[in-house]
Amino acid sequence: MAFLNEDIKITLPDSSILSAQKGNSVYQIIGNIGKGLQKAAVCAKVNAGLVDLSYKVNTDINLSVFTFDSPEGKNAFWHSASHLMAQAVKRLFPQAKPAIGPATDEGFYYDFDLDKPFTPEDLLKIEAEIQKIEKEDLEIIREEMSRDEAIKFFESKNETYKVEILKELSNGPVTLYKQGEFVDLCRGPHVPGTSYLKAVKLLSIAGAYWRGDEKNKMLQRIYGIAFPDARSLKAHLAMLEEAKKRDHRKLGKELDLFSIHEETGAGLVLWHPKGTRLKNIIETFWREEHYKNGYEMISTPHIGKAQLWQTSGHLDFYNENMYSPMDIEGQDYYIKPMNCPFHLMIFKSKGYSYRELPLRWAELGTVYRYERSGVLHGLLRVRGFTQDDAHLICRPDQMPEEIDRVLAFCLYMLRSFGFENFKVYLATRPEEKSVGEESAWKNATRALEESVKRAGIKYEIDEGGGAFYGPKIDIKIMDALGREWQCSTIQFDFNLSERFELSYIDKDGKKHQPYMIHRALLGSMERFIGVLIEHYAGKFPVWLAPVQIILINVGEDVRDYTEKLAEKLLLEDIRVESDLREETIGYKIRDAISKKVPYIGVIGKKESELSTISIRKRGEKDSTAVKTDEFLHMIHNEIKDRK
RNA sequence: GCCAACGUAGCUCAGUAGGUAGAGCAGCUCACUCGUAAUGAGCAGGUCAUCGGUUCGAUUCCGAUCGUUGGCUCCA
Repeated sequence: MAFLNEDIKITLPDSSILSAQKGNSVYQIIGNIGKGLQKAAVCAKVNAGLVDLSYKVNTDINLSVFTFDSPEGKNAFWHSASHLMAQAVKRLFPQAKPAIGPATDEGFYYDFDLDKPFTPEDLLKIEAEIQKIEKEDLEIIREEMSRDEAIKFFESKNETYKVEILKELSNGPVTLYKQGEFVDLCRGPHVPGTSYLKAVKLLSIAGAYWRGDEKNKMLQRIYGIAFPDARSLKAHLAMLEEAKKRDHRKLGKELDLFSIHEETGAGLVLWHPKGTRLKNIIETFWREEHYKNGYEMISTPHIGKAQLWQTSGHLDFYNENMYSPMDIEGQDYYIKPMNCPFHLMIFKSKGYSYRELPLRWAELGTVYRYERSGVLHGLLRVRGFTQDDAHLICRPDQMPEEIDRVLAFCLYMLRSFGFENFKVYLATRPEEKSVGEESAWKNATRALEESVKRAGIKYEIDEGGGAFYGPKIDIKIMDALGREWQCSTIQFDFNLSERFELSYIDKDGKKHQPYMIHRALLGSMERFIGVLIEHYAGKFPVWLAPVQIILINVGEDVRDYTEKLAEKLLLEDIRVESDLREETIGYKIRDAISKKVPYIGVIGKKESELSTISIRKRGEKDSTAVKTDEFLHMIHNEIKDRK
């Protein structure tokens, strides 16, 4: 087709080309692609920039359209929902000063400065007002003005937070978005009108410091979620309800794994027999794998003299996380927040040749750290925890290989426990409180980054997120609600080696300083098990299940036989329990199902005569009779394959 | 630590406009002896988180403390 003079070329993502009239809006152009897409479109990308659907096109462009189903679409949609909520809040609480209100990965929030706190009832009122504004079908209009004009505008409305943000921008044009009487400073893009936001739900109220700094005023934040239709919202809320059922705190109680008591202390975990089983299984696996990977185990005390922590720098740099010292015969001792100083003392207890490096020393070391009361969270954030710690001490030339090895080992461990989705971060030098030469930080950070690249895994940079003693690679895994928890960490350290004056004798017969890496693969047993419970929703694979099979007898006749069978399985290293109570089969089955054991074995007359077990697999309704020896063979294989 | 909400039996939750509390499940006892998600009946269980204040009287109202939850800040 010949292009008219006034026509422009629109190139779509699949390289197909569409012609459009100069000055058409993106919305109009999408109409030529398809009416369905036009209806579903939320925002678009013109060349490299995100734009509103109202954007007028005057030259040839590349165009991508985003619906709610894309991350870009969700972002624009939720951001628009946050504006809508702010408008509703302003209508109901004119004295509320809006601060910021972005979209997040799972919804949106808006922060307000308001003297009187929002109540749950207020949320309902705000939701009602949101619905009203949605029905008003206000057009959302983008406007440009100079920064100074915008400052004047927001000053006139006494919106001081907006003014503060504007004053930090360089003096150029800024964009405002207007819907009815409500105007917000915003880069956009947004949906075309309030009627797009059909299903908005406000979820919670929380305090949040202005600009995330605890020195600033605490504002009131309202979290919400929004969808294009009520059905999706309903499905999302149902999903949140489901996620609650996986909560490790709930399952920990139900499965009798652990408890935390006000009387014993917040953030201090008591492991019950079944929880301890689980922990021991993990620890045994962990030890075996460490020996296979060239590690040695060491063991160190829970407390150490002040001098040690002075030398290590913890008293200077980590003090706020350490508990007060205890006096022992006039000397201060501290309970350990980390294991490293002890490990280094073992290194220092004799001389090492370059031939003996690298050293890989591991310890399941229990540490205690002061965590502020507000941050404690079940097993995921506690005050006393056992790290699966290790320190690698090596020659500089061995460092790249050591990082590669430990990274591969780490991924192997996580995958062994069924984790495939994790996020990898490269954390760089913190702005405040850190030690070491800038060049050393640079080199170490590069070494870590290169290793991650060699491993071919995706990662993000966590700017300033490093430890005070060096940069690190952090691997985070998700809980049931999608919150990320840091488990694995591989940390470079050029501080301790120097502070403890570590050395080895190199080929040249002279002393040299070794390099050192701290690493934890699972992170801590507490956090790891917490996430593991949520990951499996309490349905642990056979190799991890604290109880692998519950035997249920049918009637008194086979009681003794069932007991003997349980003994046999026990001697075959099967974690077996038998339920010999004088209850109905239905009752005992139901009870066993609620314990989420992988296998339920029913033993009646038939089974006792044929040496079989009627096996009911977790999640299945039917059972199959299996010869006892066959069952043993099968379950042993499953355990071996870590299924 | 900060903001908000909450704390009633082992668990899940009712309840009391201020007059010391109830249900289901779990537990115990008895009967039933049973084939794959709850057999029936009975009994027992609580200083209503703790400590103060107001009141003739507080589990209920107020305050403090401890703890929990959702966030913020901080972190394995």
